Amino acid sequence: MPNHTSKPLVLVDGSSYLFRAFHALPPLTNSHGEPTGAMHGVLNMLDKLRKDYDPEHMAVIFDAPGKTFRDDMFPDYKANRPPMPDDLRGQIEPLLDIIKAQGYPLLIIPDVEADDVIGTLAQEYAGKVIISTGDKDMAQLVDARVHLINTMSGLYSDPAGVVEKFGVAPERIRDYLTLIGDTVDNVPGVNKVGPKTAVKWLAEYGSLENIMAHADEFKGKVGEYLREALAHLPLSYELVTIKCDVALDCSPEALTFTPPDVDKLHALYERYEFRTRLAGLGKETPPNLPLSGEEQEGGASGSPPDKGELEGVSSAEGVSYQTILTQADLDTWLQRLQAAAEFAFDTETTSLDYMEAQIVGVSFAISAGEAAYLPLAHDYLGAPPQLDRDATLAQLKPLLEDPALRKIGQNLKYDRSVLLNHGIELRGIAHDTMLESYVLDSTANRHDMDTLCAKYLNHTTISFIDIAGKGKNQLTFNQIALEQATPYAAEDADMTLQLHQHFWPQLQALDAQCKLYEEVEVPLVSVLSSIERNGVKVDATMLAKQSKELETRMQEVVKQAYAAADQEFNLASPKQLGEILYTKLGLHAPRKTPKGQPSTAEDVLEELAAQGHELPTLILEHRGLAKLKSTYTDKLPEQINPRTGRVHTSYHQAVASTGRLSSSDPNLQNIPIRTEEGRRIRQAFIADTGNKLLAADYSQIELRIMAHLSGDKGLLDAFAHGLDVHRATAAEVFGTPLAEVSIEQRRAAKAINFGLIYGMSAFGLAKQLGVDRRDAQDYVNLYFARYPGVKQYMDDTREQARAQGYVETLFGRRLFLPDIQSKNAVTRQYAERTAINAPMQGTAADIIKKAMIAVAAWLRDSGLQTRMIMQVHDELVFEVPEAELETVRAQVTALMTGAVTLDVPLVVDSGVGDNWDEAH
DNA sequence: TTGCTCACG
DNA sequence: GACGTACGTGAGCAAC
Repeated sequence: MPNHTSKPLVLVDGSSYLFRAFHALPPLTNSHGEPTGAMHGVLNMLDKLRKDYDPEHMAVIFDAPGKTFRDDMFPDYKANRPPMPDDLRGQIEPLLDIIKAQGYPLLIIPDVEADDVIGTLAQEYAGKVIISTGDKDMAQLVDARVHLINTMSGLYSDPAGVVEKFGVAPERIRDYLTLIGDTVDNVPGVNKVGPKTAVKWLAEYGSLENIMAHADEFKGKVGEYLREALAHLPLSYELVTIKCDVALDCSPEALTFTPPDVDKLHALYERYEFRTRLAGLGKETPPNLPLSGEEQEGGASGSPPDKGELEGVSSAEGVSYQTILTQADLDTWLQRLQAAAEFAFDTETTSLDYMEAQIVGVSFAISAGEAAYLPLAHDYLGAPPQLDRDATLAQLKPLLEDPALRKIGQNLKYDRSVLLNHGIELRGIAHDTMLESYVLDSTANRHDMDTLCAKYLNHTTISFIDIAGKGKNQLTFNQIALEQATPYAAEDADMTLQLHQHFWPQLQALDAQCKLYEEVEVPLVSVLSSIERNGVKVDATMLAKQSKELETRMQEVVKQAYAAADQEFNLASPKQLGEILYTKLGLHAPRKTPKGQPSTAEDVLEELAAQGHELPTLILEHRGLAKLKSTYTDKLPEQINPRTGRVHTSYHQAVASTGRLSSSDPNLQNIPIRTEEGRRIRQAFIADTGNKLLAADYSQIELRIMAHLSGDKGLLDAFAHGLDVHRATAAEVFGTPLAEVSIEQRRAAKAINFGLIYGMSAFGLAKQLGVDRRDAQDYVNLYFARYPGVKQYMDDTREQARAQGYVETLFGRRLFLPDIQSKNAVTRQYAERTAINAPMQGTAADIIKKAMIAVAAWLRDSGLQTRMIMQVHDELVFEVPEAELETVRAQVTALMTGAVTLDVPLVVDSGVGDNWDEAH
């Protein structure tokens, strides 16, 4: 029978939505604790479909319990499926009852999966069909007449949409699904073949059939896996094929709505406390129905929620966490915060990206165990009305900007940035628990709140994953139900306060560390935050051009390498390379990796290259090019913030055990400089119009610190006289007049100087210099004879580390070395080298941190437009308006050299240019 | 997720 | 006599 209306047939994959709604939505319950979240999800979705399409024919299809024909075909089918959670199982019956009572045609056909019922109905119907599903397998049903809508994501798929989403046409979806398999349903595909490979193969060979016919042409491991899979692929193909010819005793045209059973719906809605739906039935809402934190469809205005259910959420341990939903409650808290000597707070936001994050809520704590969460932008379906975000933040602004009101936080650098996104400049940063922990023990692996609570308060915090899930479906905080958000957020503020109460007395008992914390780490928070927000201008066009050039050169190298190896292989795989070099070509492996594989490390390949082998040379070139391309020229442009047009790194203040900063996303502390082609990347770091980049770096700072700490007369003299220290060292060690030091002697002396900073061995020096180990030992002995103070310092430091279990920087930053007592010689020696290196590396870090604070303060007070934009361990980079160049260059140099007074002069070199390369 | 490799100071 | 051997980071990739 031809379809005589223009309205489509709407088929709903109920089972697919049930699971997705269950996992995606917060676990809502009614007041009896019965879960209702999945029911809400499915019902809201049905409402939306009916509203969007106003169909005449519609059906909701669920899987029938029990086996289907697929289980007969393949006993392991869906064997990996976890059992249905009880919280979901309990929602099915009432959900089906409600759907039926609402008048939807409901189909549950035994022995057949919902997919097959939908496929058959779609096939039988003559007109347009809309299938509402979240299941990717359904894409195989799409054609000009049959389209998909994912009502949860809003994604609509016609044939072009399928191609866009999967990379293959609808008629190839079954081939595609067969190749990748389905771990959840336990349908075997081809090992190691995922969406990318499947699309690639299908593009190349056209069909699964053709791929199988040419299975012997596929190279490498995946080729083997393909051949292994040949036997089971036909079965997998059957399993992923949706049947479109199952016997049904109803025709699609018979699928029409029946009038709703109002009485039954009323009873069900009441039972599960669906308030808005009850209201929609036109009957009176019972007065005492508690709020279940659920539905509130757009437009349908519910009565304002009772706040009773949300407030004073408290547990048995005397913990009281309040949700602030009214102006009256907010006023009370504002007064308490204003009156408090200091308070802890934490922001909840939409994103981890500090440049883009928007505030969702703020939590406060004034005394241990008592905290409040102020939600401002939770916008999930059914979220209760909250105080207006902008108006409320305007009320908080005076408090947060008051330098006299002392704030305590965990990683306040982030909160400062988030507040700035709303025009609030956080002042009065008194304590940061992450930094307290770091200063007390920089060797702890992590200083995040969850770790600190477990370690010091013996308390397991609610993890974000527990309330938001993980992976690509992770919820953002605005989607979290207040019932869960309040305990989580309030706990953050509470725990921050309690951690501070734990750390602060310990810190106060340690004069040097306390000073370091208060005068360096805490003031640095705002400085780093400003640098991050300033960002760096990067020329994306220039990098894109470099990417292309690198690609071209890499392809040439790859071709030559295939020729040299007489076969094709993955140049980036150490394993394949090892096989070719050492097995196929029979080269002798100079050494092995710690795990016993023949090494393909750079120095090894260089050695082989030096022996005249072609392939290692090509590999080295390829590695260098690939690194530059993938890490820098390809990635950096992607990390430009579209709003600011600049890249904004993150500096981590509590990661490096020595006291250094680290940088990530992107890491701006490892931009190439050592090779010509690498330096071109620095040319893409540019100054804004009318500005120049100023780069100022400390010269030889770690060696100067070594001279200062050791007090060695000879070394101090060399620096005092402004000598080239490597040359001076060479003159001493080799007994040559300064003017006659050869290039080779200077190079050796430089290696010794660096080796000293790293706590070297004669072996390491020999390797570095490419000389005999005994010669290297002679150099070391000579050095120590000429610089006895250095020798003494090294011995004292090792001894001090053994006696105290830690070493210190000049400013008292401690680094613990428990391994210094180890019975294992390797472990112990490692700790000894760290003991030598950490005071020098750490003191240098302390010094540049002090300089950064001084420079930032000067820039702020001077009213200049210059911005500090990068720190690279011994270098600071500024973006300077041309008119300010002279002033800034002079003052930055003065502040950096004068950051501390040592027994040696500090020297700062600086350069200016249109880009970072030029500024060096 | 881990190990290797390689970019920086 | 053997062993492993220069400090500190972060990122991309292959392989599990």
